[in-house]
Amino acid sequence: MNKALHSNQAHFISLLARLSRLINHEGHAVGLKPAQWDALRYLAQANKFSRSPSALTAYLGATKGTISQTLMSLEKKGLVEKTQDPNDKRSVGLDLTTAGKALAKEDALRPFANVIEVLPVEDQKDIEEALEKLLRAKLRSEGNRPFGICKSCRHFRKNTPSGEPHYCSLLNEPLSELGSEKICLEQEAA
Amino acid sequence: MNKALHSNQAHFISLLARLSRLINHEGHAVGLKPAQWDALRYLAQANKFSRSPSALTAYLGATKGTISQTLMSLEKKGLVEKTQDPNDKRSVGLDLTTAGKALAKEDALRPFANVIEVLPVEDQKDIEEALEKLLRAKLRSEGNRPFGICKSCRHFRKNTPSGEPHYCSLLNEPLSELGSEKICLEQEAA
DNA sequence: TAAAAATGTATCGAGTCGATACTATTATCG
DNA sequence: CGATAATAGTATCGACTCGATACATTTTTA
Repeated sequence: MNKALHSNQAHFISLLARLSRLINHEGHAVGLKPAQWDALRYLAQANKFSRSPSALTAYLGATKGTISQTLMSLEKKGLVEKTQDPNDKRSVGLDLTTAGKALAKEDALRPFANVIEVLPVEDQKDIEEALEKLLRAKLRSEGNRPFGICKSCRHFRKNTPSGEPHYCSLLNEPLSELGSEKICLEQEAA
Repeated sequence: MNKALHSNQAHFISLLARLSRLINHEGHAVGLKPAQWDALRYLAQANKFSRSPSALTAYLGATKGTISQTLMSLEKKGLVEKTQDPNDKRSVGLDLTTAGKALAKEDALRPFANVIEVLPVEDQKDIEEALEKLLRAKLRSEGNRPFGICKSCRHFRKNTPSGEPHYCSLLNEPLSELGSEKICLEQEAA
């Protein structure tokens, strides 16, 4: 039943598709491709535990093979460095180089974000909340990890006497003030 | 000045990018690629004057070459038919075949749209309005045509005695009731 | 300890996409 | 009127995406 699109849905789909296209199009700037920007952006925001090919794969919802290729091209451009994990010889750690960090700051999507800033502040808030709601609803419907910020995780322990100010009770690792602001693969709402 | 991203902007960009990625990902369903779905969707909604490669090029913001290829593959799949314009031998008209129309009804983005429907009706409205605002702001900032619906155009003349119920004063063409609901390249707000 | 699971890489084929060059046809304007 | 410019499309190149499949190495688990 209800096989046909009712008109509200058609309009909504149009909006989604056009918006996505505009965003994607913007991502072709400055010598990188949209998927490469996605990876760069993630690596700039993710904490140490989450900077691996497999975490990136989960975050971007792609396949391992695709991510492997994207990372290879970023490495060839001198934006990303790989390091072997000494504990697990299968695993690879990812870090942005200085050039990579610099480029991440000049995000290709900034022109798009700038468009918002000329709108009334109230609209800005509305739009941001709406996007957030939509994103979370979709992630939830697919059973995906939210990839939230460390600080807001149920495994986050504040002000521990472990050398570093905070602590992760899942990975049993100390956390710096800065690290606790980053995106984590393991994040679960508190 | 303000070369660095302030944190609100970074969060906003993250949202945009992730959302776009999810939408794009959804578009890989059922044997078509996202760009092919974009073309199919447009052709299903555009009026006769706007079903040409060049109009599609403007709508999707791509280059002529890319669109030409996308259309070739849709033609090869039996979803689109081309017809020579008798008045202008350079121009090509595009029509969905029966199969094309059927496929357009099963839009790849429906699962995404369905996610909305479980949200409170109020949220649905908020999200739709927010998306619309964002889209229009971006189109405006790039000086793009809005590609709105015929009926809401300043060239739309209602209830004319021209055989068909309505009329376009720009193209000097009669319009059917159904045609006046479609997307038009030439649309300008009334 | 053998089988299963996890982490990555390699490769294929279809497609995207910007760029450039090219062919026809139609408009413009001197 | 006729040269030149603008329009509408196609053809081709190179880098990249992306799903799929196959494969090689480690861990894990049973």
